[in-house]
Amino acid sequence: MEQRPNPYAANCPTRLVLDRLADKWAVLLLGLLASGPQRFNQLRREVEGLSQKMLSQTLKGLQRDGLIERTVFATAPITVEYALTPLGRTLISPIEALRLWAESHIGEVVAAQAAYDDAGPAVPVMPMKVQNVGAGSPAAR
Amino acid sequence: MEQRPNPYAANCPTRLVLDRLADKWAVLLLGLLASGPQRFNQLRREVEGLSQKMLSQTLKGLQRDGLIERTVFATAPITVEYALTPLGRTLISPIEALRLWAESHIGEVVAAQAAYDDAGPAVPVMPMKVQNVGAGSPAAR
DNA sequence: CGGCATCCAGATGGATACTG
DNA sequence: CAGTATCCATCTGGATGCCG
Repeated sequence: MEQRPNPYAANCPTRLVLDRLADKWAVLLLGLLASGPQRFNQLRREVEGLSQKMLSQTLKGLQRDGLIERTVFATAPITVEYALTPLGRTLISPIEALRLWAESHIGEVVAAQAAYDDAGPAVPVMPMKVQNVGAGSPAAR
Repeated sequence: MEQRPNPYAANCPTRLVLDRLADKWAVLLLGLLASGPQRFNQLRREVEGLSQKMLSQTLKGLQRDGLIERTVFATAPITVEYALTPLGRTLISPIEALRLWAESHIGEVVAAQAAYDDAGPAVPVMPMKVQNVGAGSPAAR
């Protein structure tokens, strides 16, 4: 069997967890819940661009992973609260680190993107007249 | 204008960076490059399940963000090396933190998933006979 | 070796409507 | 309020083939 000592194998547990965290909504929601329990539509309003479907789906996934907890209150119009579990709370530290990095380096990233996009479109050195020579497919189709 | 003080707005720069990091291949590649420069097909072989297309695409994205650097060597069969930039190197710390979390808590996550999947299918407390009562739409659709 | 272009199946996710 | 379900457009990403 191709047992490799490398942690980048598909079967590596780290990969599995990383895949889950590779979900922008999940990370954002965990960050929000770090400051206290929140209700469904409360979260929905807070995270701009998050559809009801994705919210529901993401919350279910996080709950399945044991990172958040769902509590139902039998109030008049039913109330549901989502909160971090003890396990989920251990994740806020790494996530905060990520957010801090993003906040302090966003400028450099944007600058790099601008430089890349500027040099990208045209040929870097010696443009030469690139007329529409080459694969001249007239009837573009 | 609906200017909100909340960092969860779509226009928030943090969101933009988080979105980029919300890419499992990107995180894995950064982790690999943390231990030194690597060549294209070398990375391809190391990350199981990563197709050529995604590798190329992800590397280009990381390069655009100024996190990695692409160097071409005019050797016989051309050689290309990818390495972290100084900016990229500042990211390995938060990423390592994430990986450490994953490695130390994977067990709890898997256990939570198993518990969830076990309790999910059936009704948790007091199953009661849930015959096919309810919205009985005979001619389904 | 290190890519890019094309094709296309399947996953993603928004909009909408309806339930408890 | 807190969802679930369906429809459907779009995007993702793998497979393949070709080029420098």
